[in-house]
Amino acid sequence: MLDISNAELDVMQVIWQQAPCTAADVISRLQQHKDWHEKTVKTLLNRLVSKGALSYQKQGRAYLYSPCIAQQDYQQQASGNFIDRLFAGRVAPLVASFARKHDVSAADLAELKQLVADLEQEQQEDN
Amino acid sequence: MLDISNAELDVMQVIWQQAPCTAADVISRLQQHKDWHEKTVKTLLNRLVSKGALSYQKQGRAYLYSPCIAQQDYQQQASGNFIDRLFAGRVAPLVASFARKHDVSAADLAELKQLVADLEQEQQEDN
DNA sequence: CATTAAAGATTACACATGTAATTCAGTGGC
DNA sequence: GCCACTGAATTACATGTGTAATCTTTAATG
Repeated sequence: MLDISNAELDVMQVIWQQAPCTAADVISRLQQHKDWHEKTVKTLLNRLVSKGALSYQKQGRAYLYSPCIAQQDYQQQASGNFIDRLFAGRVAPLVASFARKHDVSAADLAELKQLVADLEQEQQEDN
Repeated sequence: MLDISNAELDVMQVIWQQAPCTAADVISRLQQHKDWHEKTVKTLLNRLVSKGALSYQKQGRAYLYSPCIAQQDYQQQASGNFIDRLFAGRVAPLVASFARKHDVSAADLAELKQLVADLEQEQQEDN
């Protein structure tokens, strides 16, 4: 199972945001919020390629990187693992725990409500 | 911020389940689901004490370990971090992502629905 | 065409983590 | 009182991770 570290995840995020892109591209977009040396980002790009999280295509002197895994797929995998480990596979306690400490925005709440409704619908159909 | 690794978390789980308890206790309860050497568990206990996740009290020759952080508190912290990193701090997309791949049990769904209702209630009171 | 600058590849190094083995110290049994 | 056993403390060692620096190659420039 693809395991992406924290620092690596920051790199993946900008690539997911817009791909394909060059290393220079990633570096400049990352510098908006992180304070990383150019070499650091290159190392992370290399590691992500080794891990099979990124692929690239030569474009002249530089490389064009693309994700090998979709953001949604990774989010799904990671959420599953997280919820299994910390909440015995149940999602409701996670939401409860999160809400106890953090504010849930109105938009978030509305979306959640809709989701619950949809899931109920599905469940009825299954019967 | 208290950072507990995966292996360490398994140890914390059994201690949260029932504390205080001795190392022998933890070892035997862990052997139900993990295949770890006794020495491994002791190492993890030591690291958790160093990190300030566990404290102990001498009881004769052995130690009685207790958590320094409540399971709920840790869950809250970890959930917050996770959701911030993977879902930009929004909980609904996490639930959506999770539900797309895993089954949400009826109980879980009901709990979720209740939660949403409660949160809506709170939000109205805030106005 | 020789030189420099820039891209990627390789190497570095300290700390974390998984997984133990070895050492030390105290307690109970003979 | 000495020895063995058991629990804790220390040490071990490979791999992962954060954070770069150095080396190598190649393309552009004078």
